[in-house]
Amino acid sequence: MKQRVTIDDVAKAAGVSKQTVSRAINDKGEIHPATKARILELVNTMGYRPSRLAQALNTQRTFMVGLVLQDITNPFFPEMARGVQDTALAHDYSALIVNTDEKAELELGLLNMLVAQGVDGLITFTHHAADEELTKFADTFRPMVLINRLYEHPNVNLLLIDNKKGAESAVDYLFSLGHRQIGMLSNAQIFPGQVRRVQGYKSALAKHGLPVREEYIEKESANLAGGYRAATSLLGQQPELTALFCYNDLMALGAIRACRDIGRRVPEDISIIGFDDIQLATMNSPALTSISVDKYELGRLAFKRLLALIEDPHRPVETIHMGVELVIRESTAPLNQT
Amino acid sequence: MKQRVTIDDVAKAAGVSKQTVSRAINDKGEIHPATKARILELVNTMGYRPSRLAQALNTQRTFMVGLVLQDITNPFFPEMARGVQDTALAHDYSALIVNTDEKAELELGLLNMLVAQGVDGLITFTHHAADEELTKFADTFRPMVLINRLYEHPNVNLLLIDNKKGAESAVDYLFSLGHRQIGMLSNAQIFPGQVRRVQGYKSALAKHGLPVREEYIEKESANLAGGYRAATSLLGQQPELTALFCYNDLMALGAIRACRDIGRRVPEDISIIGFDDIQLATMNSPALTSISVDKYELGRLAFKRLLALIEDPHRPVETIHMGVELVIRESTAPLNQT
DNA sequence: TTGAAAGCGCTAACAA
DNA sequence: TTGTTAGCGCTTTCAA
Repeated sequence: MKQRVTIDDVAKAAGVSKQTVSRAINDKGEIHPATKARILELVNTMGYRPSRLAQALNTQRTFMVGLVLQDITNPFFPEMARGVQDTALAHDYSALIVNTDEKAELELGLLNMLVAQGVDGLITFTHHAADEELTKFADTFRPMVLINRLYEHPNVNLLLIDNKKGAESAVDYLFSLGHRQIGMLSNAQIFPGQVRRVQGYKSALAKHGLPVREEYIEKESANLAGGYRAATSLLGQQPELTALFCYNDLMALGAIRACRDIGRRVPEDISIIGFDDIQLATMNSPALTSISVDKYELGRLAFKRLLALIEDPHRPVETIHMGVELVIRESTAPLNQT
Repeated sequence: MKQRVTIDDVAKAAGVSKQTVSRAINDKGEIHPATKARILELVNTMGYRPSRLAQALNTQRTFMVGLVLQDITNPFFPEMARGVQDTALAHDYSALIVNTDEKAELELGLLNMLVAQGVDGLITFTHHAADEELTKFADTFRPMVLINRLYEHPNVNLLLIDNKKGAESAVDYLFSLGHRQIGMLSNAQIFPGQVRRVQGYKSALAKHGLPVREEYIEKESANLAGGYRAATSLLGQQPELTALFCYNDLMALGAIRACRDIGRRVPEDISIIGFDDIQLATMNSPALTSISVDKYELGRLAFKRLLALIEDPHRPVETIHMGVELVIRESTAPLNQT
């Protein structure tokens, strides 16, 4: 069985005090170069690794950040998580990833668990906890980056995806293709008024002088199966629709499959557009037209921002916006005039 | 700014020693029910949460396990990670997920980082570190569950997917459909002799009296783009192939897309079969025939096994096998006799 | 340039 | 049933 080698072991072996060893490994304080070299040598041969636990207990820094995600199963999140992780690792941090499974009850518990675990900061991408609960939490925990959620708190840094703009450009594009009956598959898990992708959809319709009809919006879980169900049901009730804007790519992919099963060709009979631009959308047949979000960059930015906040607790929070971009592929086509 | 409430604060407030508080929160040792109730009450109102850090330093238990994955971007891994996490959470553990990006150099470093972080155990699903390095590591760190890799060490518990059997049943099925020219898209990142999915492919061919031809095996990265490239290249050189068995679903999906782009219809002109049965494979057009692995269960089992090892350090390691199952969908069809 | 003492927040062992 | 004393492995004083 392994017996951890501690700083004392190294100190004894080097014939110095553990304080000196500490100085050597942390590059801190005055220390004779020769002594330092000798100690570093020993550290290597003995395979000594300082216990982060013990360090953390002193410094109150664990070099861990928490990453709270709503659904690690949606490829959007792993891509973003890599952005966080890679950046974190490059700064000698590690990330504790947890999944809320879109359950509000879990969210606060998980947050508190991460705090108990001693994380130095938190990145969250969820929208289930109520604002008041979040506030109660944020009041006692400072460095926190909230992604893709409108919320205000002096301790919470915002990182917002341009959802509304993205939704608008999706609808604009469909409109330019000649589509006039445009439906939307939305996310049932979010409080309706808060979905900026729906707001963008509505405002774009209005801008083009098209009526905004609630019966054109179908709400479901924002995943493959949800998209499948939503499309089946919506197209069953509103067969006149010639285009569908979907809350995310997973829903769009599910919708495309549903169309195939009910005999509607994509894009000949109906155009479908997603949001997120996950990798898989590229390889689908037809390849998915989508609103692209740079997920890796999103993760990178979130960590960078969090790190700044951790390193300087007095730095004020700010709101960062992340642009999006329409990527045209095969699932959209000009309106078929027949 | 928040000032952590410590056990001393609670003890003072309750007018007892911190030891008593410790007893109350940990349900350990004799304690008067009334005292306990009073303390617990205080714990609640004061919002006290024991520092896992401090606890860990004493007990040498962090209640964290490390989960080392090769590519969090492949949907296989998030699904499995959820199995690990959910189970871990249910046992009051949390999981530190890290991604090796299939880089051998990173793997050992990450492993050591997790150890420094104080994880109680390790679950790894990678195959890049050399056996000797792994051994050197395993010699000093005990509770470890290795998934899907053949390796022997008294400290390492194995959890093996029935790759060979799965590959065989894939080829058997293609054979039963009448296919005789069956190619394979394999994983270039693994040392060739070690790929049991290839071994199964070969042995099944041999069983049916078909020749095993190395030029029918194309090696590439085991992802969408790799599958796309591999299929394009293989079918370009060996146009007589009527079926493709792929290392995983991602490659299969890429291959299907490649077929579409070179004008080969799936499954009319060519049958394609994957491995893993990721969710997305269901919604693809055509839906993918695949060898199904219960990923969530795999994660659950891995954690359960690790926990047993953590709780009883003297428990001997064992090798667990995980079955697979052929799931027939739309990407395979009887050989087209023309 | 180095070392000794104290303490981070908690639990284990023993004593009362 | 409760409190006291140590100590986990490190860093932070402060003194030498």
